[in-house]
Amino acid sequence: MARKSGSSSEKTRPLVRSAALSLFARYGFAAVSMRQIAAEVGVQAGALYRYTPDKQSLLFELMQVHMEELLAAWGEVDPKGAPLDRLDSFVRFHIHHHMDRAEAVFISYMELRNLTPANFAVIEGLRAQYEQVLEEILNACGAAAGDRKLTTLAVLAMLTGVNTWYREGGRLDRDAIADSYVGMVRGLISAAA
Amino acid sequence: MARKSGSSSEKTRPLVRSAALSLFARYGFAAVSMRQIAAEVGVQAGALYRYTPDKQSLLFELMQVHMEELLAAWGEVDPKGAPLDRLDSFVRFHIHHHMDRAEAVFISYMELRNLTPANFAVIEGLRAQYEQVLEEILNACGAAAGDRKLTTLAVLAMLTGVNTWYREGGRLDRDAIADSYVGMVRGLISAAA
DNA sequence: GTCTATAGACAGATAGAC
DNA sequence: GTCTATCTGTCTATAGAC
Repeated sequence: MARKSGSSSEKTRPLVRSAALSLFARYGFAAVSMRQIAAEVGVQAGALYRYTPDKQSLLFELMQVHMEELLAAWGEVDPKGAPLDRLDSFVRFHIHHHMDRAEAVFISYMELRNLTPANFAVIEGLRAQYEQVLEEILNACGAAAGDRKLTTLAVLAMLTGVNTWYREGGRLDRDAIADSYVGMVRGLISAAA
Repeated sequence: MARKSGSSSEKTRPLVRSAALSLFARYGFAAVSMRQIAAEVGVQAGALYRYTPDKQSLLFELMQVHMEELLAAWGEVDPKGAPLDRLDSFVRFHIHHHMDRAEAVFISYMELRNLTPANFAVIEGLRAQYEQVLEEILNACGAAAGDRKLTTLAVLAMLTGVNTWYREGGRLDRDAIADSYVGMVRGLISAAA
């Protein structure tokens, strides 16, 4: 069963994925052509169809892998202890994980409308699962008598918003940013109306 | 100076703007063709060029008008009183104003990368002005000894995030949502680290 | 597995008739 | 002010050589 280890296929496939990732993030799915992706990989456009049935599948797989990795990564980090500790851990996890995957995060928020309805439903389901993770933590925290769903969405928007301005080497380092957000989230949930 | 009041130009121009607004919001700038816009307006594609020099200008003007209206609208609503009252007013203003202009808000966040560099600079300047409005309010509030810029961005991301899920006729009405956010923002800034 | 070549559709923008 | 017609270029995806 040994596969030929030097086979070009195993080298090209990840190049296609990463070229699509960075080009879609920079210019948008609709504005990027298969020829641009091919040029970034270093092949001709026709060769891409060895690795994806079409452009849509390329987008969908990037988003699906991103969302599944996100859920799996939290599963490994979740301290499963006291609710307020879990909340702090979630905030730090979300910020660091998203900082490390800026392109995939950007695509997953910006390109939802370019998914076919069937593909959209899959991604939306994964997104709902992730929201559910935070909602359950907030329930366990017994946050003030506010609307839990609203609080969940407010916190997630606030945390994900970091990606719109964070750049490596900026004024604040990653840990200092995460610390600040831990504090803000604590204040927010203690007042959630 | 009387202009011919029934002139078709004065009817078509706003139709072009609103057709572009809703189509760009739904499918994205790059995915919408001039022919689609023309069909929505009820003219042929060539006629659009009476109202815009090109597709790029159509996008830019929508975003520019949106940002200038946003700044002007706050200028009219700003109570200019006690800092904490101004903060509450800002939160309510932002949420209601954004709820009423979902398409323009969506475009202004999603299509930044489709602006030419010169146009992008203009929109970014307007956006920075709006951030400055909130930052000054937070300074006046003397929010806890945290990083003010960080707090500003966190609050804005949280407030604008409402647009990703709010739909008219949903479970919570507009005022109830705004009330909740006023409470969450108050908690957040009292803890901002 | 990658190439060249191409099909068939559609893009933005312009010219000139009415 | 809108039309029809068209220029010129691009797109996704496929076929078949190597």
